Amino acid sequence: MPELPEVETVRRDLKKYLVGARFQSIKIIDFKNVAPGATFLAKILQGKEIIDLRRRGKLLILDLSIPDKHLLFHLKMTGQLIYQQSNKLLAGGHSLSENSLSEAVGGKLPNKYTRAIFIFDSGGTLYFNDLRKFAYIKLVGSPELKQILSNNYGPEPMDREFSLDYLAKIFKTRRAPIKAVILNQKLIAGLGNIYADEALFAAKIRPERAAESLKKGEVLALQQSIVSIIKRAIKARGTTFRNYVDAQGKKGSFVNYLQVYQRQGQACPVCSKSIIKTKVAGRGTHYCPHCQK
DNA sequence: GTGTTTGTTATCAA
DNA sequence: CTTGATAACAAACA
Repeated sequence: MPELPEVETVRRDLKKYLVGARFQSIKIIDFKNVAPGATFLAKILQGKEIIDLRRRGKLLILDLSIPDKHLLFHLKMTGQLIYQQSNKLLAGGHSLSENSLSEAVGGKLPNKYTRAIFIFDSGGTLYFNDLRKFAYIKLVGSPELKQILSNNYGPEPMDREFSLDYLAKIFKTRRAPIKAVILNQKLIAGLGNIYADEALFAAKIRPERAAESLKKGEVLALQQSIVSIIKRAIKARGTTFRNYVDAQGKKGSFVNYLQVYQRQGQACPVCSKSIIKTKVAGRGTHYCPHCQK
């Protein structure tokens, strides 16, 4: 599941290949979540240049050489953005073998889940794959982008704003489970199910606890846990549990560091008691009943 | 056929 | 207005 660390990994990868690239042709295949429509989008992008790639929460933002226009990509649950040079050589001079790509994405590109293909004047190709068809592509103007960002996204875990005081403030008045609160993108941008469970484990807090019930020390522990887990996950290039791959079609390695997510029935890495799985905020939720209070 | 997977939004209730 | 709970969406898999 692409959460903040996964989208950030893809952004950093694509930035190396796509800044300065010019759209040559765009093919939209079996993809309904395209605004303002496949034909119009293809027409408007042709010949335009990518100026920069940004990220907000789990949203990837491409700034274009069209004044005040931006192309948004949301991967939702199973979206992948995979870039290939035509000569199969990556920027660093390392070749991406057919084997490593096959292993990561289950075959050559495009595949049956390829929903859109962007071909650049450099000869590079960007494949947008999405098994579940939840992902979207949206072309927006600057005012609309500004509104989307301010209405739907709270502080990023790496922001100065993401402080003990801020968390204490948003937790104090909320009776919802702490897990639901930290998953709310309007309050904290970028956490999803995996990192929410991992952060609560690191902070020794049970996911179903009412947010308002957290003590000051627990709020601090959670703030620090979120920041450190997000940083470590970015270093590991994200978590590939099922579907996620980076822009080279390769897996992220943070799956090796997961302490509780999808480890129900296994021993807690701290106390060796069994990890349990429940449902909180409508989501599969994993925790150690001994370590987390 | 059933339940499960999750990011986001719609809908409804309070 | 806010908050919170729940379903819905999509496709695949065990």
